[in-house]
This record gives sequence, structure tokens and C-alpha cells, in this order.
Amino acid sequence: MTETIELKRVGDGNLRAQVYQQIRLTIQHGDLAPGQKLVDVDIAAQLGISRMPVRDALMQLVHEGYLVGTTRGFTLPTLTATDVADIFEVRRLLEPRAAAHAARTLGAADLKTLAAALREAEAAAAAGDADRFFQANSAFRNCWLGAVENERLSQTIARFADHVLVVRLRTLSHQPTQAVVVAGMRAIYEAFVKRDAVAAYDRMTHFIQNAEERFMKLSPPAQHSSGEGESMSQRGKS
Amino acid sequence: MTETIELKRVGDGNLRAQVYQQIRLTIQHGDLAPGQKLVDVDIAAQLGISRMPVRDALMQLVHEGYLVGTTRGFTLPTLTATDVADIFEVRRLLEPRAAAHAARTLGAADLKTLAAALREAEAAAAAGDADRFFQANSAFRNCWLGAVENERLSQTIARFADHVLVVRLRTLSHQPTQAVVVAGMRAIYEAFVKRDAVAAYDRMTHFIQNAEERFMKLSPPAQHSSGEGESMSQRGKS
DNA sequence: CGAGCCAAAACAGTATACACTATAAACTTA
DNA sequence: TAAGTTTATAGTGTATACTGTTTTGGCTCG
Repeated sequence: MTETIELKRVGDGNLRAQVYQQIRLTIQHGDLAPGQKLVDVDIAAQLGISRMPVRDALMQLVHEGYLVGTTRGFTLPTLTATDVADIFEVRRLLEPRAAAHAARTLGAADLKTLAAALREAEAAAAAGDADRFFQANSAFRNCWLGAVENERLSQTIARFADHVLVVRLRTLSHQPTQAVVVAGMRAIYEAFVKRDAVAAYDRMTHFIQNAEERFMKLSPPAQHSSGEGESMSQRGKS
Repeated sequence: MTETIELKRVGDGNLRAQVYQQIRLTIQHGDLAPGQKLVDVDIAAQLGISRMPVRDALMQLVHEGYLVGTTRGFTLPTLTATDVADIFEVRRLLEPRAAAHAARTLGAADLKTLAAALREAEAAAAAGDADRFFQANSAFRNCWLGAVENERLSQTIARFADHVLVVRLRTLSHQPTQAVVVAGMRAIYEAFVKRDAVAAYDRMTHFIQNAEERFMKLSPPAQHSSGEGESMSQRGKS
């Protein structure tokens, strides 16, 4: 309402999928104010389509944890420290294994992409450009994750990583954190180049532990589930 | 069409959630023929409601992997050997850790429930009642999974376990398999009773490995993603 | 001046109707 | 008789309209 986000349809076929993609990219890019309300009818009007596809897309995003559906519009979830800890626990379990897989399956082209993303991240860190750094980081992760042959594994990781990434935008502006992240990326990259699955596993473990520590240290602590923060109230689950 | 499944609304709040629950239970219980087509308008007529809530529920189930949405109705996915292997890999990563958690947090009432489920499973196995065995198995799992304090972890596990469980119905009728499963349940239960997180971790690891082996050995092998089996063609994902 | 209540607006849930697409079956032709 | 084409039907995708609920703002009463 107060600040209409610009949305454009991305050609993909299904309207629902288009809207879904668009909103998700908007969220991932951080173009969404923390308290911003996403209202289906508004977005529909902005896109010149009806409410239904928008509504479907929003509900899918809610189900995936990108949004929370309150009684009054959809909005970004405010992750508590517990939420973040939970997500990082799952990531710790999954990502090292996935990295080990990737060490086996990454192609030469992928390694080139990773190298480019790594350089980009270093440049962005040196320039203090948080946004570029964020993008390079995502590119790096998407690349090696794409090489993991277990689709369910990589998709699950991508989802959970995205959840914290939304909040992590803040800590990623922090200069020392950027340095730590770059070092971790480089270590992982080198393991990939050597096709050393064990090293990839270990370094990814280390990387995630570091990321969590950094996050916990720097996060503006919306402490444990006090009555205020709405946290993640999943609805209608088993 | 040919065989209308009986559906009843379960009181929970909004229609979408009710329908979702109902269909999911139907799937989990195995009351759905492998080739059965789920058509929104049919279900809607059967429940005396409109298509929309049914459609939403079906799409949610598709997104969660319980169903696949073809151009002609929704149907059960036919998991290939690769699919099953992928799912078991994720389960191997997640469940031992979750079991270790549960060993710490399970209450006395929970242990009673687990003991009851275990006895029930043993009785069902002795009687050769595959259906009862299946139910007891689910009760056991849901109980300890409910005690895991990391919601995201337990929900992710529940989902993946359900996916193979649908297909596992077949192997679970096999007498020797039932014996193996019961032995595994008992081992895990005893670790829980002793509140031994390490033992719970190890035994769960062993249990899942066993389950996978059993499955692979007995499964009517819809082999690797040949052109025929439609497998899991997720639509509109990243 | 503050608190409680009532009314109106905003927004999600649900229903119905229409359009478009893909699949399958039937008919025609070679 | 077989193969290709066309048509019909089944089923999803999208739109619009309506209803119920919750929240917010204003008004009145204490």
C-alpha cells in the first residue's frame, strides 16, 4: 500500500508460476520491507490479472516458509533466534553431504562459474558493496547446488538456506563477516577443484558453523518466541 | 471415476485444510489405487463444496510430493529406484539426529505411547495383519517425531518418510520384513527408554539402512528414470 | 480525557462460470 | 487393415462475484 513494489511478469507459462517466481525473486533480493503487507488483490491489479493466480502463488510461498499468512494480508516472517538455530541445524545435517556430492559431479563449466562468483564476491567485499556480495554468494551456492544429483536434497537445502538468507542480508553487510564468508567460499571452491569430497564435506561443515556463529553474534536479537514476534505459525499441518 | 473413494470432511477450520487432511490420510492409508485419478470437480461434488478448496488442497499435495499433477487429473507418483534412493539418503542424514533429540525430550506419556505402538506392531506382525502393522508403525514414528523440538526438522522428516511409505505399503506386507522392522523399533524404543541419545542415533541409522535394503530388494523395480515412468516431474520450481 | 462499543472497510475464503488445452477415440483414406 | 487427422470431451487455468470475519477508526458515554 504505502510503497508499491514493482512487479513484472516473467514468461514461463502458467500465471501462478510466473507470479510465484516474481514474488520469490523479490523476497530473495530483499526488496521487501520487513513489515510490508502483500495483498493479493493489489498485486493482481498491478499485474493486470485476477486474484486467483496471485493467491495461489502467495499460499505456495506461505507453505514453503517464505511468507506468513496472517488474517490480514501476507507478510515476511520474523525469525526468532530459535527459528534460525533450527534452520541451521538442518543445514548442518544436509549441506556437507551435498557438497561432497558436488565435489564428484561438478563439471569444468561449473568450476569456471564458481571461480567467477568467487572473484565477484571478493571484489564486492573489497568494494563494500553488500548487494553485489549477496548476489555473488547466491550465484556460488546455486551453481554447486545445481550439480548435486539428488534433487530432493538440493531443493530442501535451497529452501532452508533461502529462509535465513532473507534475514542474513543484514549481517552480510558487515565487513568482517564478508571476509569470513569469502574465506569459506574459497576453501570450499578449492576442495571442489581438487574433487576432494572429504575436504568439501569438512569445509562446508566449518563454513556453516561459522555462518551461524556470525549470525547469532550480529543479529538484532528478536529473542525467543516472546508473545510479540509472530514467528512461524504454520497452519493446518500434521 | 471407476471407484469413487469415500471422503468425509474433518472438522478443522477452513475447507482447504479439511480437504487436504482428508486426502492426505487417504493417501497414507493406501486407499488409493496406483493409477487412480483424483479429479477436483469430482471430489468437490462428493463433499458438496466448490472446486476451489479441493483444487488448493490438491496443489498443496502436489507441491509436497504426495501427488503429481498431470494434464489430466492428479495421481500418485510412481517412484523410481533413483527416487527412493534419493529419499533414503535424505532420511539417513536427518532421522538419526532427530532420534537423538527425541531421546532427550520424550516424556513419560510419550514412552507409554511408544510402548503401546510397539506391542501393537508386534501383535500385527504375529497376526500377519499388514494394515494394522502399518498403522502401528505410523503411530510409533509420529510419536517420537512429535517430541523433536526442531519443528522444521521433524516436518521435513515426516514428509520424506511419507513419500516412501506410500510405496512401502507393499514391502510391509512381507513377513520377514515385518520382523526386521519390529526388531528395529524395539532397539530404538529401548534407546529412548534409557534416554541414550547416542544409541538412538546409531540404531536409527541402522534401522533406515535396513529399511532401504529391504525396500530395494523387494520392490517391484520400476527401474531408473526410463521414458515410461513419469517419476516426479515437479512443475514451476526454481 | 479516557475507555468501550459500534460501524465500516479491508481482505481472505468460497462459489460459480467461462475459456483453453491436451488426450483419446473415431472416422476416413490410402 | 493401418495410419493419420479431426473432433469431442474431460479437466485444468483464470476470472469475477459474494460472503464472512477481523481490524481499525470514530463516536459516545462515563
